[in-house]
Amino acid sequence: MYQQRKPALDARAKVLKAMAHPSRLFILEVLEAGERCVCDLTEMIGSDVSTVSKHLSVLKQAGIVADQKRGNQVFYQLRVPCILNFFGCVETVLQSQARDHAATLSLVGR
Amino acid sequence: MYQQRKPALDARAKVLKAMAHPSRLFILEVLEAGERCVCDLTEMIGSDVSTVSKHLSVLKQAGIVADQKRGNQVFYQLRVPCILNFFGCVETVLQSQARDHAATLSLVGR
DNA sequence: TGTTTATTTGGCAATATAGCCAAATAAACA
DNA sequence: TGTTTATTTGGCTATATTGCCAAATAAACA
Repeated sequence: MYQQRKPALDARAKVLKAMAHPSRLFILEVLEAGERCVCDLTEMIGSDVSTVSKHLSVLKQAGIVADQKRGNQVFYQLRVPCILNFFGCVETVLQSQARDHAATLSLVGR
Repeated sequence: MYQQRKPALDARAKVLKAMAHPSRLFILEVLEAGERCVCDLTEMIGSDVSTVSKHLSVLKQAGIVADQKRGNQVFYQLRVPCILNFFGCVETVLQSQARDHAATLSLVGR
């Protein structure tokens, strides 16, 4: 049952895990508008360059972005643009949580 | 730039993180067909009950599943069914990786 | 009530992740 | 060539995650 699905689920989990970090989600949002060099992304995020570089390497390893060296710098681009439509559903989860939270608060308030 | 998006991205990352494990993805697939007790899921997965219970608690915490106690047992159900459509895009990523891998192999084979 | 069954929780060890600094690499340019 | 700029890698510490076992909790049932 599970053992049979395991390889496919491992692969999916790997992609989700690569996305599951706020800086990496931010990178994906920025790249949606077009490619960017590491220096741009670093400035936007405000972490150390080495940290941003490692985030990019995680996304690259997962096959979500591709890189291209031009001259001095390295440009990253989205390889899988649909990755961002993707969030309609995530937002549904978040909204239902917000709803529940509000309901809880109103109960507590009685 | 990033700081402004951070709260929303943190929330999204939390949901993705909760999903990013093969056993938890399996649970979501099973629950898509209907609610299940912890005992069923435990048998299907083949880990310790306590491990499965903790996976369920991660999914619950993220708002993806809900639980309901009936008599002796606890039934879990999907709260956000769209969570599984969600994977069309993930599969795209995985297929493009497979393609690249094949291309690499064919280059190596020359 | 005492026992069995289902589930959760605490605690622990192994492993993975995040983020920083410093050092290595590589291209551009004086 | 020597220097500056951009990026990656190694190394480290702090923190989080995973999965097991044992113990706690709770419902069912004899």
